[in-house]
Amino acid sequence: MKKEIAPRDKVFQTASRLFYQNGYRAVGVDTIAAESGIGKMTLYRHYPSKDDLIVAYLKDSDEIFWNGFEQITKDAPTAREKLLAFFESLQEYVNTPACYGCPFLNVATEYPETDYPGHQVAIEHKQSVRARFRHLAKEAGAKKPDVLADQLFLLMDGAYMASRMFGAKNPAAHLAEAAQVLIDSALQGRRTFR
Amino acid sequence: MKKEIAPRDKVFQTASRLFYQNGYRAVGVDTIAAESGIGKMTLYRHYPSKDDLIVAYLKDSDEIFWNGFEQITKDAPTAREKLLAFFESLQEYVNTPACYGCPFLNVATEYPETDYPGHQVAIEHKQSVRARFRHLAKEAGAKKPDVLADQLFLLMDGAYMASRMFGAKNPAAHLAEAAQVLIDSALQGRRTFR
DNA sequence: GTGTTACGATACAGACCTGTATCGCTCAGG
DNA sequence: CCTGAGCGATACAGGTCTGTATCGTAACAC
Repeated sequence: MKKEIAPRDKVFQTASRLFYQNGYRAVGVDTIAAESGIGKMTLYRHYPSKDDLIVAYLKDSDEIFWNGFEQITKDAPTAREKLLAFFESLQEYVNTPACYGCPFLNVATEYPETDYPGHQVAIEHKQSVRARFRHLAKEAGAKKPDVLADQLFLLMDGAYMASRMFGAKNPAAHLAEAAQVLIDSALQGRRTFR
Repeated sequence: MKKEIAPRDKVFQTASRLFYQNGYRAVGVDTIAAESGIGKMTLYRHYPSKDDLIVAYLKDSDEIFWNGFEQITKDAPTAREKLLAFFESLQEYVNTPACYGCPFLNVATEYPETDYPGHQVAIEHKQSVRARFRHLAKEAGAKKPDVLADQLFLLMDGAYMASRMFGAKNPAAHLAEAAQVLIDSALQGRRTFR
């Protein structure tokens, strides 16, 4: 049983935590190396630049997001209930001390230029989420699935930002209820059979 | 007729623009001085530190926000219509190239420590908006005004972030419609007489 | 005229940033 | 045993950051 973590992974884990909690620009490479107990040159051997490390973190966050999404929605029988399950889970998460907002919103705020590599990854991620919402909205039988998807999208990002602004006790306590209102309003009179 | 702008104001205007567009950490004091055509020492005479300049910008943004809010809502006869008018106006704004998100969300993202002066101002501003929403929700006759206010609050911040993430063409195109659904759902069966 | 004040320009101090170069150690494979 | 790769530690280069110090000048009060 191997208890020890490879230097590359240690660097990555430390960088992920620091980026998420303190921000991308605020965290320096020296801090990451020192905090992870790894030499600076070892860090640069695995990640040729800080931007590479940021992009790696974002791609990992994307994967974690979708794994979580699948896990949370897989037992819901209908598209409507999948969406509800996601927003219930998100509400729970953003009211947790472990939440520091959304890595993708954070990177887009700190690096506003849309051609910055990290911002690119963020846009792709958010577009995927939007597309998934659209798909589920359509499957649920929404009258205007694109509209519903975008409305839910705004709600989601608003909840993430409430967490970063206020911490664990934030206005996102009624997120799921809001999502339900929007969903059921968009489904009015044409909820699918199952 | 005095056409020339005082150095203090020139610095402030330049700093405001750069902070809003490029972010707080990304913009240096030297850049502000150079871009405004003002000497660095003149800048530091009026604003003893960069943080003071940031706080000044945020307080000004707060004032501008509330002036706009008053202007936009003053002709609406009912609380419900005041809220709708605000979200219609916000939707219009966030789909404009002049929008770079929300100065308060941006500062809270870049400086996550809640005791940072700029973050403090941001929290106060957002709490005021929340309180205003609550007041209007109550006046409109919402069953649970606190819940409605927070739901609208999430929608608002989601729209701001959509703008910063995607630029002028963003998912906030249906913001006002979402607000209306939430409002009318919360008012169901008990809309006030006027 | 004379002193004072605000200003622009520039140089500077000290800290921090990203990224590189160097040295010495450890440990695995042959 | 020996060699070489991976690693930690450290020093360094070159740039940028905030904030200060200095100097010359232009406008203005008296």
